[in-house]
Formats: sequence, structure tokens, C-alpha cells
Amino acid sequence: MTSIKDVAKAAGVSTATVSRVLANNAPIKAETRERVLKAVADLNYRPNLIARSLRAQKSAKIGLVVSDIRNPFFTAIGRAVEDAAYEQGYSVLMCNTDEDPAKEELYLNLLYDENVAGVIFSPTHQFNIATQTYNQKMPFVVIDRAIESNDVDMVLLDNVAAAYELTEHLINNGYKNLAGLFGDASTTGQERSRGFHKALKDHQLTPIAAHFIAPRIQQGYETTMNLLSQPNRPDAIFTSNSLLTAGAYQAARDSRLNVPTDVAIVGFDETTWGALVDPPVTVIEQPTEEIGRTATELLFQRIQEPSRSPKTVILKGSLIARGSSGGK
Amino acid sequence: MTSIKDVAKAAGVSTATVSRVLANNAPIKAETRERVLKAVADLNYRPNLIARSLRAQKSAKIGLVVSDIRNPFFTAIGRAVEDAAYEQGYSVLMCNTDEDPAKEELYLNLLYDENVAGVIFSPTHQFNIATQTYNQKMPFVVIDRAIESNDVDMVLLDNVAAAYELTEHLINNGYKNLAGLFGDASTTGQERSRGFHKALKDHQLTPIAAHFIAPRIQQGYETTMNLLSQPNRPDAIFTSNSLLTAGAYQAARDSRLNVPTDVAIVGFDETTWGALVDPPVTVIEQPTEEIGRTATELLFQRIQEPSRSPKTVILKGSLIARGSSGGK
DNA sequence: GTCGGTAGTGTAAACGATTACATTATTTAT
DNA sequence: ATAAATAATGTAATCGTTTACACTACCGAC
Repeated sequence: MTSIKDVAKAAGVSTATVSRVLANNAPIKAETRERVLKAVADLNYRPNLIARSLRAQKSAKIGLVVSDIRNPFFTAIGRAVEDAAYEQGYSVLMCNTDEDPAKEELYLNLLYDENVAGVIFSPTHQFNIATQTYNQKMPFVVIDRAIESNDVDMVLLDNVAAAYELTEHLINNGYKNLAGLFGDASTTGQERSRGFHKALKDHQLTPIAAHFIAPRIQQGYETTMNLLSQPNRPDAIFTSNSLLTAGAYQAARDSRLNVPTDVAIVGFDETTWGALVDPPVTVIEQPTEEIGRTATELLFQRIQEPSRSPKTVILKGSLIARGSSGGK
Repeated sequence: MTSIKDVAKAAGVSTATVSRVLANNAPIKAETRERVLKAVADLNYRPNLIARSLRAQKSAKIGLVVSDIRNPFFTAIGRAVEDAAYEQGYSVLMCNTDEDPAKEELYLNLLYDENVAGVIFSPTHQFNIATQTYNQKMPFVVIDRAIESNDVDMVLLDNVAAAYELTEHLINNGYKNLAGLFGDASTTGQERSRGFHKALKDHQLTPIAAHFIAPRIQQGYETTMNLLSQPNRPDAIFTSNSLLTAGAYQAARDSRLNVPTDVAIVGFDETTWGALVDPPVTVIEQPTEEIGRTATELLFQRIQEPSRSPKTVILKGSLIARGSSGGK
């Protein structure tokens, strides 16, 4: 492998000079610079990132820790983060926790050991910032799920407001017997549940049911099947994430009920299939691109100025009203 | 930061001994081992992976380079690779090329510079193994898209056979005027096109149309809209990937044609929405889990034995016949 | 003309591990 | 009892960079 020594020799300078030319962080005579750059090009030299990282105690990598990359929401976030990082010359290490706190800790440690410049992550329910040893050592930005701490940057959705809007949309369209399905793995489910209940209360309605379940298609399907086979079945199903939405939608279909006249289905997150099914499904769309970008920008800000006071950015979801809640 | 020196001091041994205990690669007296492990635990020591990687010239990371993580096929692969790597104590660096050869090269270089143990990737159309400088230096396994080289490990689908089966399924169900939409960004599109044409020929049929287009929902939509508005419109649309399928499906809907009696829609890759739309869509399902696992295993084999003769594993897709091709 | 400042470069010490080589202690073989 | 082998550990070189410190050369100010 060609190292900085080879370049130095070829250019007739010291390794320090080569390093300075490449890092651009010191005055160098123009003529020397050219000689060095020529040697770099001739030898096709690329600096060893590992050595650089060891010496400089930092790297041009950031970590992204999410619960499941197969969830389209996180996929979109991942893509946005990667693009934003790429523009700054950073690359992204992506990790799945599976909502498992042990895996989460393992990956956070790993990222720390890898000398990442910072981490963007959506914590599991059990994550406790206080018990973590690295919390002071590694800049990070929390996304999607609030944690109880006011000295960490966060990028969140206004979940209560979004759920309120979605619920009110149902009510306005004539639905009165609502049931809610909420993911039990994160704070977002809880917040969305709050907005759901608040909207109902404000309209003098009581929910038929509200279940906290594992955020899986299968769970959404089974719970909805149960709900729809009861004598006092709901006329609208509110779901708090796209996997539950898919399950609920399938259940409505399999129950041979008409959507939206027999039962409405609404949920969170725009997906490939949301507009493709018939009727298309009403959702709150999260600004994934913006969430990813903002998180990345906040992270870079914190990396540059670690003492900056923490910011929480709250973004708004937007209601995409479609056929699945079109009224009776 | 606590380093190996601190541990050595605390345990009253040399750094070499600590390293040996941790790497488990030399005889150590049981009593010494315990002292060291106690010191490690007391100090909460974790080895610095960067330093280890620099010295040992290798790391416990593998790279995964795909064209777009938002494609559910690659997401599933990514997840499978990550799980398989995790079991071996490896972590995964995931990169998007966007089908851009420049980005592809950049990432391959980056991974090389990061000292990854190996790379799994789906090459862009333009990728030329011969021009790459690292081809000998870094083990890799190609997935999804064949390249013309017989000294590299590959995990592929039998695309011709799968496309043949899917096409024949259409023919058997009474469709005679088929049109094909194929992705133009990879060899898979070409291979699937071959199977498509072969099946038609074997049944004495000629295709209405066969288009190579960008593998995007939008392109699939537009092309299908065009096809369906022609006087001699096809009675079946064959698509070579799930994004095209989504576009075609939407177009059929918007053309106010009945699926499957007016027009059948079939494609590749099982998705969340495939079973959710009405009628559900007939697809060839790829064994993503198996592809990811196999690729990871091949990679580990090659890492351990770089001179092993290369293997190409060809997996079979399985036809999931559903309503969208149910006959006229 | 001397002094202080800065531009331009080199020397060598880090960074934190692994490991070749050297050394001593302990078995085992004869 | 002694040589040979092996176990157990230490010393120091090494991986490829960055960077603190030292040095020279030149410039402008007094």
C-alpha cells in the first residue's frame, strides 16, 4: 500500500508537509503544494482513514440507529440522512435495534468505539439516557421519539396535533364509533393516543376501543379482526403506524366490510401502497426528508459546537385525505 | 479514555498480556487471566477498534452497496445481511449508489479505506471489475446482478426461468397480448426480458411491446398509460420490478380498466402492498432472506480463504399467483 | 542593524492497539 | 540431574496518520 511516506519521498518533502497540503491547514508554498499533489496523483495515494481517525480522534462517519430499516418511515429517514451527510463528506453507519435495548446499547457502544462524529437515533422505550456512559462523550440527536431530557437535541413530530387532526377528520366525515390501534414500542404511540382521545373528548365522543399492541402487520390484522366481529363494531379504525394500517386494512377487506362506508381506516406515514389500494388510504404524512435533514444538520452543529444549548425541532405532519375515510 | 495501558497497570501486567487475554490467542495462566478480566470489568474497558484495525489491518465490518435502500427488495436484503453479519460479530456499512457509477466508485473506495473485511454489492450497469484497482485487494460478493467475470462470488436469481414462469402463467390464464416493462439500470431487466420473450416464442405469440425504462414508479405509470390508451392495447402487463409494478397498477386503475379481466398486471418481488391491493397482485417472490444470508456466508468464506475458487449461487424465485392475473 | 513576526518546512512524539522477539519459569524426557 | 521443550510474560517495534515543537529565512519597523 502506498502511504504518506511514499508520497513524501516522491515529492521530496517531509510527511508533515504532505499532511498539511492534504488537510489544507497550514501555509504551504504554491510550488511545494503542486509537487505534493502531483506525487499524490502519480501514486494514486489515498490517505488511510483508520490511521487518520486514530490520530485525530474523530472520523467522518455518523451513526444512525433505528428500530427497523424495513419500516418505510425509517428507510426514508435513512435515505435523507445519508444524502445530507454525503454532502458534508460524511458517511453513515446504519444499525437496527429491533426495539431491543440490549442491541441498542451494543450498537451505541460500537459506534462510539468506531469513533463516529455523532449519532442520530430513535431510542427504544427502555432507553435511559442517564444510565448511559457515553451520553456526554458522543454528540447525538434523537428523532421520532421524545426522551425525558432537556439537554439533548431532538427532531420530533407534533404527534398530538397530528393525531388530533386525523381524528377530527374522521369525526367531521361522520364517523362516531372510533377505535384506536397504537404501537406499544415507543412514545409516539402514546402521544398519538393522547391526540386521539383529546379530539374525541372535544367532540363529546368516547372511543369504542384503544389498544396498545406490537407494531406489526399481524397484530394490526388480528386486533382489527376482533374489533370488527364484535356486535358494536367501530365504524372507523385509527392506526398509529403504517404496519398497523396495513393489517387493519387487510382485516377490513377480509371481514367483507366496505371501506369507507362500513368502516374507515386511517393511519400514519405515506407509503408506496397508500395511494395504490382501493380506496386509497387517508394518512398523516410525516416530512421524512425534512426530519432526516434537520437531524443531520443539528448533529453537525453540535459536533462543531458541543456546548451549544440543545434544540428541539417539532415538525408538523400533513393530512392527506383520501377515500378510506370518505364518509358513509 | 481508559486504554489498554490503564488495564495493564491495574492488573499489574504488561499491555501484551492484556491483549493476549482479550484476543484469546496465547496461553495465559488462569490466575493472570482473571486478574486482567477483573481489571477490564472494573475500569469498564473496551478496546479501541480503530487502533486495533490500524494495527491488524482488518476490521469486523463489511460493506453493503446497493442502488437504493428504498427499494423493498434491497431493504430486505440489507436486513438479512445485517442479521447474518451480527451473528458473526460483524457490523454493516450500508451505502446507496443511486445507480451512479461515480458514487459507486466513491463508496467502494471509502469502504476499502475503512478497512472493511469485505463487500457485498449489486453493481451498476457500468461497473467494470477490470478497471477497479481494489478488485484483488478486497473480498467481495456480487448480488442480484451478474457481472462478466468468473473469478468473483455471486448470488443471483434465475431470472430467465422466473420470467419464463411468470409469462407462461399469464399465457395459461388466457392472456395473449402481452407487454413487458423492464428496468434499464441493471442486467436483471435484460435477463427477465429474455425469459419473457422466450416464453412467448415457445407459445407462438409475439409481444405487443417491450420497453426498457428507468425503474421508477413514475416511468412505469407513464409507459403503462400510453400502452393502455392505444387501440391495440395489451391485455397483460409484465413488469420486472416492484416500482414498475406499482406504476403499472396505478395506471390500470386510472385508465378505468378492470384488473384482471381487461388487463392483467404481474411483477417481481413481494411487497407489503402486493396482497393488500384489490385484486392482489401476482408476483415472483425472491428469497431475499436467503440471498442476503448466502451472500454473507460466501463473503465470510472468502475472507477466511481468499484463494478459494469462486462460487455462483443461483436461487429460484417462487410464483405467487393472485387475483391480478386471474383470467378474463 | 537588531528585533519581532510570520511563512515555510522538518523532526519526532503521539494515537491505542497487536505481535515479533526476547526472556524467564516450569514441565517433560532421558 | 540435566537438556530440551513449552508455558507465561515482558519489551519494544509497528500500523499510517496528525501535530506540537523547533528551526530557518525573510520581511518590515524602529
